[in-house]
Amino acid sequence: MRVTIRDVAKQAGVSINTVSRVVNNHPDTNSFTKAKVEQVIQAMGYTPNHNARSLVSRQSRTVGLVVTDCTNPNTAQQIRAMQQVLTEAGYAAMIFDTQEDGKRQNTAMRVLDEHIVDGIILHPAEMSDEQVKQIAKRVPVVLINRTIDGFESDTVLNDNVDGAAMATAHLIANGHRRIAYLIANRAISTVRDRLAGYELALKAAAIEIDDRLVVRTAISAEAAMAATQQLLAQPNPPTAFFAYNDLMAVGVMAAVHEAGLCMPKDIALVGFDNIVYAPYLQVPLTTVAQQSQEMAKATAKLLLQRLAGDKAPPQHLRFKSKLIVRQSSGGPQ
Amino acid sequence: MRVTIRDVAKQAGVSINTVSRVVNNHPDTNSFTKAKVEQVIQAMGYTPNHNARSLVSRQSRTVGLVVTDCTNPNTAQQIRAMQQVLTEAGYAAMIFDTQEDGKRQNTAMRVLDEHIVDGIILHPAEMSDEQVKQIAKRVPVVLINRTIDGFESDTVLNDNVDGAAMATAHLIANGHRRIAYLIANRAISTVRDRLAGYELALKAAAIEIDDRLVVRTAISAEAAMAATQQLLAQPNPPTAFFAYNDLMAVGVMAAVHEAGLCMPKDIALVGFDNIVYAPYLQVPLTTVAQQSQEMAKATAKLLLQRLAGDKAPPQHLRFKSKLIVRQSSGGPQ
DNA sequence: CTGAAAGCGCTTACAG
DNA sequence: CTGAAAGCGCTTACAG
Repeated sequence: MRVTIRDVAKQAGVSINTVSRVVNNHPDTNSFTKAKVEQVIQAMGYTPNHNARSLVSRQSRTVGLVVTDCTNPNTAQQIRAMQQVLTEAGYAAMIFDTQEDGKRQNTAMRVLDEHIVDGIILHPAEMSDEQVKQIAKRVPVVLINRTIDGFESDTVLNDNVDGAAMATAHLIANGHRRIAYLIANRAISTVRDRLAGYELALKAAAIEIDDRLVVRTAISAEAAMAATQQLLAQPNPPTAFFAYNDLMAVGVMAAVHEAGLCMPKDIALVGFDNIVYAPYLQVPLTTVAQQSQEMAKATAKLLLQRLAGDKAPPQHLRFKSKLIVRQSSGGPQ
Repeated sequence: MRVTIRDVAKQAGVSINTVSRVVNNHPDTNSFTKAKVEQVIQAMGYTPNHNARSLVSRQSRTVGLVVTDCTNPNTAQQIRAMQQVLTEAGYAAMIFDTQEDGKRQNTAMRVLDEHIVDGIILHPAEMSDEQVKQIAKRVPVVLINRTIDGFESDTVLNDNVDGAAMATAHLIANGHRRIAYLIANRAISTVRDRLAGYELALKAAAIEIDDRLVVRTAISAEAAMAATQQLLAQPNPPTAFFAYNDLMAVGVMAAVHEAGLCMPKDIALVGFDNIVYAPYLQVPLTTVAQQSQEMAKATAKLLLQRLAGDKAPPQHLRFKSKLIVRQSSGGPQ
């Protein structure tokens, strides 16, 4: 059996109230009593039962972390950063990986609600439904990386429009006019934002947008590879590729190589994310870096602020993208 | 305010006992009563308070996941797999990333203990101390990927000795006799096991072990790169490198390239992990694959077995490694 | 500065 | 098949 507050109280010859006060560092406690109680706690190896605590204090000191894909290097970094900030503030993190599946996300949200978490950080799945909004009525939800249509809440985002525009403008500056864009599901706000940036840059250069160059694939190297092969087989193939993220860029690179083409001479490429492996790929990858860790820390802090009672209107934090030029795009001009 | 079991009982005109029975699917409930209660639960949006439940049932239905580095692709995959198995069984997962830091691990274990988790899956940090053993007395702990000296518990491991021996033997078969091994801290059981495999293969080929070729570095591409540069600058440099993991192999590859040497012609290389980027690196990487996901699933299932009351002696599951030959090692012979 | 009492929202025997 | 009562381990007013 676990040692309870009652056991400690009996052993120390005080009431459970006093033990509770010592454990919770209440100011009004006789220092002698306090020392005695602390010594007994040590000796008996007492640790407070969090469930009992939560039940009465109505604070679980637990936060939900719901992400679409923890195997994405950026997401993994964010998980680490968020967990660290939360732990330092005395909160534990419950993790759910939805794999972009709305049903899994619903399960995650329901379980978190049942566990009476104090708040939720959500990296929303492709298809997020009403359920998120329902739960957000009871518990603070901060969105990271993506927004959800028709759901007004705190958000922490990368400036995807700007990032994609920079990448596209860079390819244009390097002489490209037929720039393919490999994207994911448009239901994802990030996809729409980056697409907007891509189109913005093309328009600014007076290049007509060719819808056949914008191809949706799954978020994997294999899918991007297949899509690239199809695009290269066209009569008037693109001379440059922009990939929704670095994982997909890797697939483009493989397809270009397999087609016997040279990168960046024949085909240029820009990715998005700046994963740790980007400089070490077959051709060092030009890509758009996000301030993933800073975003994650800001997200955790924003949630903590809400948990501390901040009732201000929803905040929308936005972090700058940065173009990292390497070989795959043909370098700087 | 949240809807409580009392609210539902009042609304449905039954006692809270009956509501509890319906929620928990007790067999002895009148089907008419059950339907009525279920309808009220639906209408009021009632979800049971997990903390209250845990307090009396003495089961939190929560499990701790403590890992050293969630940004490692293999670990990320394992987290996903474990979370999925646990969620399907009705358990939530609390995550902690220790960054190889024993202090962070202690914090994690303490917090998990306070949260009265039902069990813990631990990927132990370099330096694990007594605290783990203390907590393991109260709650089932399953170790994944590594063991802890002097701590007898359930373990799920890759066959690292065999994997490292295969990799080394492969390099020997390709004609190499001076094979450098870049390792991490020997306090990690995995490091010791792989080192044993490396030495085993050398002995089997009657190659004398040269301690100067075994170099410890941090687990990062940069550190491995620096170590490689030093080794290559020696009078009688190695002709092949074996890296503790793929991230470090990436650093070796970069150093070899920067030195103006050709891989695999001048220098051969084998990594460990088979990360998703391995085939797409500058030189497609020969590496040792672990059955990471299968290990993760087995770990979660083993813990669930313990939570179901299995009191059998500690189990030790071991999964086979597999050598994946690509270009960096010079291909198959 | 400290203790007795109530109660958080449930489940678990125990009656009936 | 259903309800009244006790109690899980705490914290929170309320006295003193």
